[in-house]
Amino acid sequence: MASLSKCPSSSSDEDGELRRGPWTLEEDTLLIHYISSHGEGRWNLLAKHSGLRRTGKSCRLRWLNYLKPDVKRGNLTPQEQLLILELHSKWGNRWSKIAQHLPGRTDNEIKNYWRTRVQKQARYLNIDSNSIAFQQLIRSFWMPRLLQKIQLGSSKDSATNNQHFINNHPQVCRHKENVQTTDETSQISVASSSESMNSSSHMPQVLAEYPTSPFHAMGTNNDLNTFLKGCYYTDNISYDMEAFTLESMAGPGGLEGPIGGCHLDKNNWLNGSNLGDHSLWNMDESWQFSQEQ
DNA sequence: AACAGTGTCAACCGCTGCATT
DNA sequence: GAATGCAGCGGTTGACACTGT
Repeated sequence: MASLSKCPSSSSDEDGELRRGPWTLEEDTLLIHYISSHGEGRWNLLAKHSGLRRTGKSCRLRWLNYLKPDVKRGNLTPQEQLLILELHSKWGNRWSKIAQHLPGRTDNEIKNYWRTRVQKQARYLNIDSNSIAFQQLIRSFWMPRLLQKIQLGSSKDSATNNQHFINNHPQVCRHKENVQTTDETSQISVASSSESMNSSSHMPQVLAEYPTSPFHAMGTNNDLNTFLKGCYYTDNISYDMEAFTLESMAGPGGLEGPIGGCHLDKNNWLNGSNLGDHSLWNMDESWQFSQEQ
């Protein structure tokens, strides 16, 4: 809801100038009532006649991003995150287009998610978030991880949400379906915590769809497991996205190609700027990495 | 408890494309 | 075809919340 404590433009209340900054409860109410009786659209007209001292733009934004009844609040589900990653790889920063495929989610929200979660990882890995290398990382590591989360979630829940998602996004959920089937030839293990590190999940379709995936160059399952253990870190409640380390990928049996061209400052692999600030490594992984040096 | 650093997200800004005149 | 106004989009900012020291 709108913050009532802050009112940066209160001085303009008296002089009739346009208000800016956070919306008040009164403004929200006014906007909702106006739209409920006049409908959406014609925002400049709305701004003039509603009594709000806001621009039409501001009214539109407030309605679409916050007040509209079907706007979903709360964290993005793994399904939604997966879809965002999938669609962004297709369309790039076409946030509104992506948002059209996530009912209840706004372009602003998706954009914020991308910038705060995804780009953060790209920055940490010193990769351009729009680069092919980073897209490859997303497809090879992050998306399988989300698929696993979806799988785990569906086994816990009644799976109604997942079924809804599958019905609406069959192209993405081809991955999920295959995750749930066994394919011995392309089994991989993806783990996020020390506990789940030992559990297997399968996503052959992901591999099939992404023939350039580094998994294809990985060889045996044992290699994969070792590799993946080095790439995942202890799950963090705050971030659904995965962190992966280029060093571990570029190590023995690791990534070749464009990703290998990216690098972190190896001299800083254990200093605060790379580790403490981001908490991407747990002790075991740090140790493992140190052994590889 | 206080402070600093970091993350999140609502809101603003500038630009573009489209419709209308 | 040019001018104008509007809606919408994507990038950016800033305030607040949260976390660590």
